[in-house]
Amino acid sequence: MDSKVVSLRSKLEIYKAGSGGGNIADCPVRDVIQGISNKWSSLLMMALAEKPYRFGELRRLVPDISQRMLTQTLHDLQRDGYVHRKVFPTKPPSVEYSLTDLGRSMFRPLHQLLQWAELNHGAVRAARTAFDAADA
Amino acid sequence: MDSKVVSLRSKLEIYKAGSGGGNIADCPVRDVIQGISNKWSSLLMMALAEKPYRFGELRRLVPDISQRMLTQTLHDLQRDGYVHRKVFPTKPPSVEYSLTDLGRSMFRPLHQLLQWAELNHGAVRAARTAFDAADA
DNA sequence: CATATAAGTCTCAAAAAGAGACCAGCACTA
DNA sequence: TAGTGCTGGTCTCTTTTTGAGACTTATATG
Repeated sequence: MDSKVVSLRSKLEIYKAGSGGGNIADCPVRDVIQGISNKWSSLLMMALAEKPYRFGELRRLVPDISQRMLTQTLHDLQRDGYVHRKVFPTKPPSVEYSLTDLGRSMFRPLHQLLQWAELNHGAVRAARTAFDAADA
Repeated sequence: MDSKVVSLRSKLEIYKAGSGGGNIADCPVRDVIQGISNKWSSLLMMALAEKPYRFGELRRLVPDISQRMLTQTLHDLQRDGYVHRKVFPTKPPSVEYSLTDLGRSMFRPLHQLLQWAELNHGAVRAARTAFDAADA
């Protein structure tokens, strides 16, 4: 029990700020987490964990993402090494997005969280309803 | 292998839209995930998983969060049932925030993801560097 | 020639986040 | 008794992020 607290504390220190200059970018956990805690990242990771998709397929799969946000989120996921972008020299050229090994590795814990969300959706909604009723 | 694909596909359908009207709020996973994929949520969950904290303590623990965002993130976490807010009638009154059972339950998978982030920070940074070098 | 499809980019409006002043109530101090 | 600091906030303003939707380039099809 105590060891757990200690381990969490040490992680918090790491999370809080870099050991040296206190620069935000130097904090490992925040640096990584902020890249995937966007509105669309986990959704696109989920889609690509199923199978590779083309740009237009993703757009149709997730109708309420704007094209701009789809482009940008895929770009960011690619930059962080989770997604591979492959261009097929067809006419017109098509682009296929797929998870990299790093992406699949990251998706494992992410998937746990998504499963938790699915299982506990009811509890969260109930908490919200209770909270909103309380301040009325 | 195949069964995994099928299970992911079904989850994606759930994630994508509610079964009925296609309303975003009806999608269980997105509804829950969006509540915790904010800039500060995972950081505050991490802090409170260690031990309960008072408002001012959290502010000092996370110096680069604005007071406004601290208030709002704690409020949202409380509304979703992850955090309990207890007011002590001291002078001046102090407020203690702690995780609820639901919050501790959610923190388990979240913690897995945070650990992944800590372990793989180097790989992500390397991917970013490589990506940025490629388009130069 | 008009239209469609691919994967985007560009512009502008709306929403969210951040900075920092301000607030009320009380204790301590000069 | 006025000043200062502590508590946990709110209010306003500015900057950043997100969203909606028109526009692009190149090719194929009717």
